[in-house]
Amino acid sequence: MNFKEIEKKWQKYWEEHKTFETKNEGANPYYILVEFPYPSGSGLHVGHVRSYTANDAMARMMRMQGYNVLFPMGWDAFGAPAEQYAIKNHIHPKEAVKENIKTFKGQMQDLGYSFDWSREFSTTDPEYYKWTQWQFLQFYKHGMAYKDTIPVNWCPTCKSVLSNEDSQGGVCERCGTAVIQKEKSQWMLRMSDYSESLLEGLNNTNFAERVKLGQINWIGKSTGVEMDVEIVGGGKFSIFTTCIETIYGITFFVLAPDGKLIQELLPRVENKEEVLAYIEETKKKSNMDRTELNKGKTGCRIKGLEAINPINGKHVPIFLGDFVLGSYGTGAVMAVPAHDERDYEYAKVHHLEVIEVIEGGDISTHAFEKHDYLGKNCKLINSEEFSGLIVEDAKEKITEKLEKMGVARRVNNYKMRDWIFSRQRFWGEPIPMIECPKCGWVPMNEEDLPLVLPDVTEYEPTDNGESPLAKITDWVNCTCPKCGGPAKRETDTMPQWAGSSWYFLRYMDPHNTSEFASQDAMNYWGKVDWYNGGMEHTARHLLYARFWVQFLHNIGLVPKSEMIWTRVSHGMVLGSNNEKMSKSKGNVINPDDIVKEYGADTLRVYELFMGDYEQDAPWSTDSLRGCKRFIDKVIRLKEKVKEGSGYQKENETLIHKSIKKVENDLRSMGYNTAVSTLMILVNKYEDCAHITKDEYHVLLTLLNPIAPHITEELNEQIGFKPICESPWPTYEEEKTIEDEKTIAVQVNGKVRGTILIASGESEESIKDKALKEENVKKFLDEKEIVKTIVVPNKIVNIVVK
RNA sequence: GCCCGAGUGGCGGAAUAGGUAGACGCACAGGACUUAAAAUCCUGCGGGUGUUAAAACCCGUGCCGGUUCAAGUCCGGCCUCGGGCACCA
Repeated sequence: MNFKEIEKKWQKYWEEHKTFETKNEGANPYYILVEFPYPSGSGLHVGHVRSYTANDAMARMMRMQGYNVLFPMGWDAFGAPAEQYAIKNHIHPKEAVKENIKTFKGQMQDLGYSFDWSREFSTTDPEYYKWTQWQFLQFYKHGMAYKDTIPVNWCPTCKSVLSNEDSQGGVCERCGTAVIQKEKSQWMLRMSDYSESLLEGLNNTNFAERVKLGQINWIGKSTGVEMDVEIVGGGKFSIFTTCIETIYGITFFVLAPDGKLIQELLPRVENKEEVLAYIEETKKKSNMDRTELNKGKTGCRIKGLEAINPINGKHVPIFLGDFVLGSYGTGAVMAVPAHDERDYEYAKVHHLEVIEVIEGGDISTHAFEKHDYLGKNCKLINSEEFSGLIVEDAKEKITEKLEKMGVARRVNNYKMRDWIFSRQRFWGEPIPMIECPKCGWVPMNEEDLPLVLPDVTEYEPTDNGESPLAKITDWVNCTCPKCGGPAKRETDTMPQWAGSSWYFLRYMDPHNTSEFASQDAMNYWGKVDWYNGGMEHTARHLLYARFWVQFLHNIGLVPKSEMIWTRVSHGMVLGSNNEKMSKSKGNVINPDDIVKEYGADTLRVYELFMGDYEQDAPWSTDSLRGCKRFIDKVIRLKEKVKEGSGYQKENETLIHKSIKKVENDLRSMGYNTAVSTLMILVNKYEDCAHITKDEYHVLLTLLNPIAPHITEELNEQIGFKPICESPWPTYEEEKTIEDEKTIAVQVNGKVRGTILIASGESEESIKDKALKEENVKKFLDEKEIVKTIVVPNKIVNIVVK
């Protein structure tokens, strides 16, 4: 049997019959989304094959079950690799992207995925990014987009802005030069305004618990107190703390060297040189370097300035320390070295006073043990009228007092910051903003969108880190939409996250030219019912997408505030050496080679069978061959098919059980056990003298979502209409139950024998049988039976003394 | 340092709600078929004691405790590996 011909035959059939094209109408809409890939130059990865096959199997089954399934695919094609390739080869990135998409799509089609290709698009299509730009304008018009000056990683040698990834260890990945922090004006999205709403929105989702946790940790809500601190001789600053009860233990304050506060105070600083030197030093460090533990507590005293502890008027010194970040909280902290490890370390280095205010909670006397005095009823000491209170009460009472004094308020603080939305790159959506010398920043007119990328051949960034677009003067120069005078375009582009933040909405209505998606389409599909992607995207991508949707919902453009219902993630396919696949390790498996040698169906079966879908699994070509043998067995079973309908008595229970199991497994990511269930069924059929057409047909139907080509072919050969046009088989619950079952009999928890029981047999009768079992009797001899536990259909346990 | 995930045979893994641990597959070994090989089929396959062969028994799900008639599964405390991170005050 030539699998290549069979695959082509059925792929052609599906295409010609538009089998998988979906309309926005009908009952039971169900939207299955699998993350669209970045079409890299190296083609489809076997990891893609795993998740696409899994979701394809679910989609195929659910169509047969009568759902109107939306199962789309597209391309997330903006990004750095295409740009690098363009710089090197002086061709427009869109050309390379076109080629890569062609390769990817061809590979997907060879694997027989039931994507609705009529809805395909790429984020790089002007018809698509027109709407990404349009949505950016909505952000701008609603005050959600603004410009701010932000430090970026900058390589002085390459004269280029670097990502955190490319500047690990504080050096440029390409040339090894020390990376510095350079101030740059960037477009920002006010994502922090949505902190609480993104947190609460999780209640309207069905995300896996670990996914929700990822979102919660990223948003990073903490509840505490913001307190004003006066400076001796005038002026003040604010700090944020979650441990206000330790206020009497403050022995110093620390300001962020990269914050605005120290700049304001600079004129009053006595040791300006030292302070400025430290600020400069900090600029050389990335946040990562600053935040790595045990890097040493660097910093210096800010001479000439002292702060006043508002609770007792005590004067305490102020320091500069890079462990305090200008971008989090107020950029200043109160330091209580007795009860905070980091403060303690800093105090030790700079020889500062330590005051214990929680009884038994002093870090310095406990050799750096992790200290958690909360909830342990520890009492306060050295805290004036609050001494003797337990921590919980003291927190409340001290907050009340400070509130009355008018120097503090209860606030929630969030780790999540605003979204830096500018990239100094060519290959991204141009930001549709114009800077006019008279009018300032002016949004483009919506009817002028899309603002397309120019056709040029040079993509190197400029010497001062501007986007390559900045060099293309006839693109940059334009007229101001407001006053009509000469003006210049924004030359930064959007991050890759932008296009992927709303693509799932576009699939609902991909060809709409008057809006990004119609309300009708969005209302029809409702939410993405099932969203599957890699674990690496469950924090940021998902958060950006939710933010984008919530914003569009708030301005009335999207019907629901959450448009994704379930989010699940899958494990990677590792090399056979259990390491991540990479060219340098030489452990890469190319799916094309496997399809060529073993066929698409075999690869599909193996990718689902290889292991727990949610965990990583190593590649094994031996195991793949086992799946090939399984397919061959299914083919050989056809010789056993005899005339006759219905299920034979000996197979009936197993068939009903198998339908139930496969159905459940394909809905709950039990792909590997779905395959093993079918293997068991095939083994059973092999033991039969012959099988009926119906028995063969039901096996082929159950296997079809996983191995669609060969099953359609065999099904046609025995005279049934195509599986893709047939209903999913049904099972009867009562027929899944075996008439007889072997259960274990334990004595004192150890299995001593087994007995055969009928379904629904009485407890008395089961107990009787158990006590009569020969081997069990041996263990009951001369013992007193304390009690007998009978769990119907499961086990008998006899407890003896 | 913090957060998340995972540790089960030679290997990938299974065990729905605490109930016969190792389904299914791979690898391996022995056998059948064959001139031979491949393919296919049959048998065995966690470790140990034991037996002519069985039977039977003991140990066993990273480690140490606990709960329970019963623990891979629940609880407490560790260890190791993988992934993520923004010292989050």
